[in-house]
Amino acid sequence: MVDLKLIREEPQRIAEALQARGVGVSLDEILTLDAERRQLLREAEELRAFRNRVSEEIAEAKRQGQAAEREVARMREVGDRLKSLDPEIRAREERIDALLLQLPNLPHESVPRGASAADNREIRRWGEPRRFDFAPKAHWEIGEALGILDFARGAKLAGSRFTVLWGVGAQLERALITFMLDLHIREHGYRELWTPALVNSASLRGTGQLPKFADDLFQTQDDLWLIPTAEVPITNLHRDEILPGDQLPLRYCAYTPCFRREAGSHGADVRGLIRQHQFDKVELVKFTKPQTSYDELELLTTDAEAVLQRLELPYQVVALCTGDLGFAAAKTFDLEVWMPGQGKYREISSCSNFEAFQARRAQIRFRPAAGGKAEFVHTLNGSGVAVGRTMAAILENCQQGDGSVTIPKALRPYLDGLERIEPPR
RNA sequence: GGAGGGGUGGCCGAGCGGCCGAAGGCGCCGGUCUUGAAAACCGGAAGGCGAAAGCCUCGGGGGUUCGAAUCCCUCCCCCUCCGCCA
Repeated sequence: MVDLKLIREEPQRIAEALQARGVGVSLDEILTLDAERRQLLREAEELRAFRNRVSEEIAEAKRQGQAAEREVARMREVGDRLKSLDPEIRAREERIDALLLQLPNLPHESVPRGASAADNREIRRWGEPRRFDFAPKAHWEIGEALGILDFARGAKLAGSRFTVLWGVGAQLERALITFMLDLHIREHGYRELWTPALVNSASLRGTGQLPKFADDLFQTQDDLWLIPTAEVPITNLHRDEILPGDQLPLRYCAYTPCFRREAGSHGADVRGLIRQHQFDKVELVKFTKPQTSYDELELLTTDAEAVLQRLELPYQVVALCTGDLGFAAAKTFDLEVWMPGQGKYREISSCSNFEAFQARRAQIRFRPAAGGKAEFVHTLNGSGVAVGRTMAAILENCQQGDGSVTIPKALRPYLDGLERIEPPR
């Protein structure tokens, strides 16, 4: 949520920042409602102060056994006036809130300006895409030939964009999850969590998925929603809390399944593991002080990169431009892994600093160690990394001419030393 | 799912409709004492909005009342017993 005070004080600057994201919004309605609300609020508060004072006098009179009929009658009028004022104020508050919840975050000044993904800026590359002496296949062909990916039965059980993993495929999924968790827990200083995969709407509002993106989510008949990412339960852990400043930064890591409706992406990535309704992900989340959040974003990104480096998968890091930025993010680095079957880099992790946007929605604050006023924390998160897409990248990057796939060395301890997945004879 | 009991400050816990933003205890901070610490004693501090006056906050929302932590309705959460269950 964008700070209402900021909109009130610098509407021009905010409007321009939103313009850079390609969001053509007018702040006029918010500003008008805000002025009205503050005017009404003042009147109501003065009436309340008056009532509190006179009620005190009534109490005193009663104590002394005196009547106070005139005061009581007057206060009844004041009460009536307040009763008509309150809905007026509330109506404006609700409307302001609804409008604020629709506004995306303001981009950080370092974010490259641009209209679409074409304007994203490459930051660095790691690893050399392998040269093949045969035409590299797409991972779905490789996986089906190996008998480890079963899209047909996934469709039979649940529909398109669902997959069944068989044998070594299922083991590989499990190995990747454990490998990623171990790396972040043991070497990068994250604390492991296990969370609900169903959350309430307040949690989704806190991180920014609701109210605007309900269509992207699976909802149950019990007012609970399937999480689209572990970002939601982890960030909301500290919703409505004030954290001790000396505990920051907090670094959390969790594996969860993720569920996305993928409404509106019917044509894209219809085959393979890239775009599934259900997928596994290891997620990193940080709560930091405002002063250190951009340093922590750099660290978060390199923590995610470490996964790909250990697995020897070539990738590039890209800074998203203003037009490609997600709704809640102030700045985002995407990690894109090389996919030989498609001959391009594909997103496998997205590392973002949300600054106080989520903290303000979810009321997550910290109290500075020296004491004093509570401030909003900055929240960050990043995939560390998407498991299904990692499996796809391994299949494509490590495929051999004979149809087999070699297992990256870092993963072998998690697969009883298995070095290679062989096609069935 | 059925029956019952609860949600009050960092924690525990008291609270006749008005002097209750809230006793007391624990914990915390400062001080006295001590070589230092502990103990003891003294003192201090709830949160939010606001420049301030002031307003709001006793699980959430609504109602009754001149006035609600206290009465009523409703929702949420927790606990106990029964049923069901991995």
